Amino acid sequence: MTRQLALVDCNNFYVSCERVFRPDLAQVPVVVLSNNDGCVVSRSNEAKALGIQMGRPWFECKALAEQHGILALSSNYALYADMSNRVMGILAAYSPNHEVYSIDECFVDLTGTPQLREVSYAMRQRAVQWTGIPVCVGIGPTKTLAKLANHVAKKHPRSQGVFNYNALTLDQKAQLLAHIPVQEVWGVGRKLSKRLACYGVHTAWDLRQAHTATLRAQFGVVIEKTQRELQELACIELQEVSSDRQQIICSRSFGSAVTQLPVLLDALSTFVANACAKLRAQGSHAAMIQVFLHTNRFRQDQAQYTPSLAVPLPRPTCDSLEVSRWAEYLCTRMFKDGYQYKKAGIVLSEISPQTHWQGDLLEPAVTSNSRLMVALDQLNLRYGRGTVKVSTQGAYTDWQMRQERKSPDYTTRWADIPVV
DNA sequence: TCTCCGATTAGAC
DNA sequence: CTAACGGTCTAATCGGAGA
Repeated sequence: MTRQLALVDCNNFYVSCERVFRPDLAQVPVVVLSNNDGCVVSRSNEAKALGIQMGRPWFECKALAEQHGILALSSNYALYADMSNRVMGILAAYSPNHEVYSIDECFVDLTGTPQLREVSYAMRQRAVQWTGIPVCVGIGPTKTLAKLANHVAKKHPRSQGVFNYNALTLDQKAQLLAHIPVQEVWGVGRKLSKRLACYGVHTAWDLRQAHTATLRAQFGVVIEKTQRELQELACIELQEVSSDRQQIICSRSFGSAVTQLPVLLDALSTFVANACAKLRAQGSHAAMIQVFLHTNRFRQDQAQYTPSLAVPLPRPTCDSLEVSRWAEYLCTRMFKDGYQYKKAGIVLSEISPQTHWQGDLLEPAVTSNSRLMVALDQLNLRYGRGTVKVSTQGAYTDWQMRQERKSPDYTTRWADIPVV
């Protein structure tokens, strides 16, 4: 029996989240910007139609935006994460075998579901009715083909938001694949599609039919898997339990350039607090910490300095205060006067479960003060992030990101609940 | 020549 | 008024160092 694997993908997700609480924006061209109000990361259909490009720096779109009355919003991740959880909860009910693939996508294995068509439409209907978020459903025998089917469902209004690749005849499949540029295939990005074009591979069909050994030799194992997936041989399994992070990064571009060391240290203490909270949330500790600084790479008129320094820790830790001291030390060592710093961050790596650690033959065992961190996490969970701070954490405002048009946290802050 | 490891590349979203 | 270009994560591959 062929597998009926559905990929459910939310339409213009961030914009859709904003519109749930702003029905007046339903027909308005809207975009959502990345952190620091930098680039366009989500567009309504109206904004797409006006030619606003995904990933474009917002200042480059401003003229067009003013001309057409396009509304730009800062991103509100608390809202998007909460709305995502609601949608995922609904989808999970349709199959015990599902994978939350990203904030707005979920694979749902519907193999063996009677009346697949009706169920798919019902799933769509329920998502939009219960959360206000419209979704599309693509079904195929492999993840790659389910993705492709979803692309078709989104693009062709006739599909009514559901498209099943498995229901096609061989001829129809060939026709369909031949009309899809190879760039649209999951796993084929800008660079690969350019190189593939040199070999005459332009469409999904070309990739499916390409000579496998040559493909493997020239482009590697990743694309061979993609080819086999297009040939309906599953190579990418459903990953139902999400595994622990192997690396945790927290970094930000600053709202304006920073020149003073104490301001950098303040930013880094904030990043450490976030990264370590994440680390503890997954029950891990890290044995390596790295700090990096960046001047503004787009300002070629300014002196550039991009230092980065890492230390292996004597023993793994998830203690914010301990990590903070290391971050401070590394930053202080790298800091040089006279540069305009635009970004900084920390990387925690060599991550392992807290239950598992290598003792030191020559040092006595040390028990870290985990009760303090447990208390800190509980207080921040209950009373909000940053209730208990690490070091100066956020005392300086110079570095904090621009967020000129952020919507309220409608679903995650009592004070932000709209009064009707 | 083989193995290991850090750095780089490419991709997703 | 002006300047303004995101953040996290993974897997594969490359290339140098050392055994």
